[in-house]
Amino acid sequence: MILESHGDACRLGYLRLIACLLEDGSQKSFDFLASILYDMLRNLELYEPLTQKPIGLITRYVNARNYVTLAAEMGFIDRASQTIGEFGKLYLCLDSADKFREFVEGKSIPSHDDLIALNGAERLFFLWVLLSRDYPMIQHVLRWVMGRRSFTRQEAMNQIMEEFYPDSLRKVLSTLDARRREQIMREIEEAEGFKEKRLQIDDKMSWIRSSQYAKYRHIAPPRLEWLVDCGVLRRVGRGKYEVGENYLELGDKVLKLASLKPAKLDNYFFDEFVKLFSKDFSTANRYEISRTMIEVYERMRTLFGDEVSLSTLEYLTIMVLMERGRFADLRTIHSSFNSLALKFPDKIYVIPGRKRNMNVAYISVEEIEV
DNA sequence: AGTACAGTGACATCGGTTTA
DNA sequence: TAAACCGATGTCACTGTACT
Repeated sequence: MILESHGDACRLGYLRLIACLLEDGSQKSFDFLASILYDMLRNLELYEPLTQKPIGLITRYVNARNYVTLAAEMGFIDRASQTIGEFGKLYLCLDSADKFREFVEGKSIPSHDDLIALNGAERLFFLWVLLSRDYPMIQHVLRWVMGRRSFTRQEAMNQIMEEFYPDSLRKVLSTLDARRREQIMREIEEAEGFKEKRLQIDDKMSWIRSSQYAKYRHIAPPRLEWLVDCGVLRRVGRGKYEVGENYLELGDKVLKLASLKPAKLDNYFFDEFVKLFSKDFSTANRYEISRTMIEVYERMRTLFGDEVSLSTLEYLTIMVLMERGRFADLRTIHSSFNSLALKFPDKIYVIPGRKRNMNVAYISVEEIEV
């Protein structure tokens, strides 16, 4: 679960830049990263003044820093080594990363819209990241918004902070180290009294000024905005949200998605859930699948070294095909890999990985002619 | 069709903790 | 043990909305 969030850090798109900034494998302190990020963005206004500003833009060094923290929480940065994190690497395997890579290398300047908006594949990618990294908070939120369909920010804040927050904290307690656990236990105790405390304050103004409300604002609203970026929610006027039409249609499937434990998530997401979006794409043929898979493998190999997980390779292949307007389901992709492996048994194969249930794919890219 | 004000978004700071 | 860092709130000006 994402324990550290900030009211400012609600545009997921910026994380893409952070991934690109760390692509060379360098180690960068959070402050240093924030400075680079801020410097890159501060001059953009000169090229393209914005008329309508979305919330959460980086305008100061301090909120650039808040985004770096978010990147760490989202697995785009590995805290311990201060280098690129797992999800950052995964993002860099997508075609969509090119635009931001070029920006980082000084070869092009993106528009503000490019920096903020996510394309179709990225929306799914980030939804997956969210579900993986923010369990079980975002699952709670997702189920609730699907049930409500339309709601105000206030309702959501109270619901999230007074029901989901303490419950989620309790669920993640066992995954924390001793020091952190102590801290969170106190937090749970406090959170259980949130509702009562809020109701005790009858004057609205002093509620808004209370430190409890300050806390609400840093924890709940960003999650709603993340869902806006992923296309699940839409903002309708000040402080109001609605579930987007296509997510309304998906109803039960979204509820199912939001009910899964992390261990079950990946398979359902890529096997069943992404399929629901396939109608916007043309079907990929075998050749396209194989070419794409090998291409993705090469990218992964650069970032992950020898340990290229087969299932991750397959997931990313789906994503990259989608970026190219094509679709293939997990089963088809898996069988494509298998038939390649049969055709080139000494150049493509699978070995057991170090982690349990992980298979490592090996493809001798130079020698393969598909 | 004003107007008050709750609610919002941008922006800032503080106090504890780690590091050199 | 001072500096750097970092996480956790704190705060203030404005503005959309719900009232007259």
